[in-house]
Amino acid sequence: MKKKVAGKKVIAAKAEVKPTVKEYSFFQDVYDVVRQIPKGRVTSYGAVANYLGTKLSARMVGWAMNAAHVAKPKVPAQRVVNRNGMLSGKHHFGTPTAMEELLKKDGVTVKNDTVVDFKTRFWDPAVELGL
DNA sequence: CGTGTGACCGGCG
DNA sequence: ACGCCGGCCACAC
Repeated sequence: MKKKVAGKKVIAAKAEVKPTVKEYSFFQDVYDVVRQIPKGRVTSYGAVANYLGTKLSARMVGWAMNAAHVAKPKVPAQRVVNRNGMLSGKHHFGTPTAMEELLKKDGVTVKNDTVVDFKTRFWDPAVELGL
């Protein structure tokens, strides 16, 4: 029973519990989605953006990820790659191999900075979460 | 309040 | 097949 959301953020409903302050941010939404990514799965910025309703602006998802490093609880940013399955954001990790290592721990094989079987491991929030 | 930037995506030459 | 270009949204200065 998938609800027809007017291209709005479903999870936002949870975060929107407290609209009093601007505690809720686009970043929070991104973090929530990313945190829901199952282990061993990966998704793309565009997919998250699409789920949030801003598919045309996948950039800001990446921007949000930038702050994800200091976000709490820890956000598995390593599970978010570009639509090519390439670890475009690996350079933003502490070490150039940190992202690969984390993915490897998740059981994801990374070859040449690219997720192997990315298509198979792809996890679309808009589908999995039922948009 | 205006400008710049960003871990992207899709289209076009 | 490859490279360049624009768009779009939110946040920081």
